Amino acid sequence: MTKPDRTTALIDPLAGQLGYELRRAAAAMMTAFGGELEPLGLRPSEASMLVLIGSNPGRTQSDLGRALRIKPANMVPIINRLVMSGAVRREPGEGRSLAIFLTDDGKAIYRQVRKKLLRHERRFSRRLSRDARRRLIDALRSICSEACRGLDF
Amino acid sequence: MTKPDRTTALIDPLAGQLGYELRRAAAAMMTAFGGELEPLGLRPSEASMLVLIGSNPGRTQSDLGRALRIKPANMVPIINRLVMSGAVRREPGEGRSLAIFLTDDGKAIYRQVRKKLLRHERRFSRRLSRDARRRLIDALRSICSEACRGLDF
DNA sequence: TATTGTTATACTCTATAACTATA
DNA sequence: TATAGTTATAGAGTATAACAATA
Repeated sequence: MTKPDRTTALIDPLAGQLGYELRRAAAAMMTAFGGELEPLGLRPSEASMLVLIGSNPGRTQSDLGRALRIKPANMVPIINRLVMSGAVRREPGEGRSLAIFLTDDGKAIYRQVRKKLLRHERRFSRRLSRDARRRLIDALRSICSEACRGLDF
Repeated sequence: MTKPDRTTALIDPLAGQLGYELRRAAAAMMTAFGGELEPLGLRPSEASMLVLIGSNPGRTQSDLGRALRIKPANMVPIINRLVMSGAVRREPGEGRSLAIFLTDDGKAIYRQVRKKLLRHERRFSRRLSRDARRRLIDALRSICSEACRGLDF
């Protein structure tokens, strides 16, 4: 039996690592966003989709899914829940495709979500200068496109 | 029946949003990291824990969990799997606590994971200048600490 | 009693495979 | 046959509640 050290601070070899810090920051923002959405009864994925639909009424489910990199199989429950909540309606389109629209209720929720999103973004951008924010977004995009090199998306 | 528009590019109202771009970049890096770990039979959470243990041998399970913000209930299966794979062993410590160590096999895997982590970080930092990387990490930390304001961690 | 660990369970997002329906 | 949508299912991370064991 060895006595475990419980006084010395732990060494965190992950601190300062890009992937690690990125993951933690993203998780933190996501958790906060989820909390803000709770009163609306929406999950982050549903709220994102609602906003996308509001900006692109009448587009097909598969187009919407592609835009947010959500697989068709995972689009189904997202749209289903939005339909069941009365925010969205499906209309038959060409072929098997379904055109997605916001209902009047959905438009009201859409405006609420946009407002929450704005506040959320502002809260987390507050400490960043305009320039710093710009650079941060650029860096994030470059990371994203690096990951996508050689992949299908 | 309304004909869905399938020619015009979609408007992405989430593009340029901090939370959205952050989430995508983090998911991209995480997916890439998961792929690199596959040959080792480790999940990202297990690999992270292995690296933490290697840098802090003999610390308790709860200390390790706190360091990576992993809840005690979620630590159990992570350590279990590392033990079952032969990389880690538990030793009884003070009270109910368990001191965690790498086995000799675990030390070999640890070195492999560190190497993979280094390559991974380098790959995604390549396009960033030393300064840009520093600023990025700082921004990520400021986002993290903003989220943690008013919370327990 | 306070801390540590464990079990069970549920939620959210993601992924694949196999299927149906339509042009 | 190619595209769109659906179903079922599994994996990964995270969360809570309830419980056991130890000092």
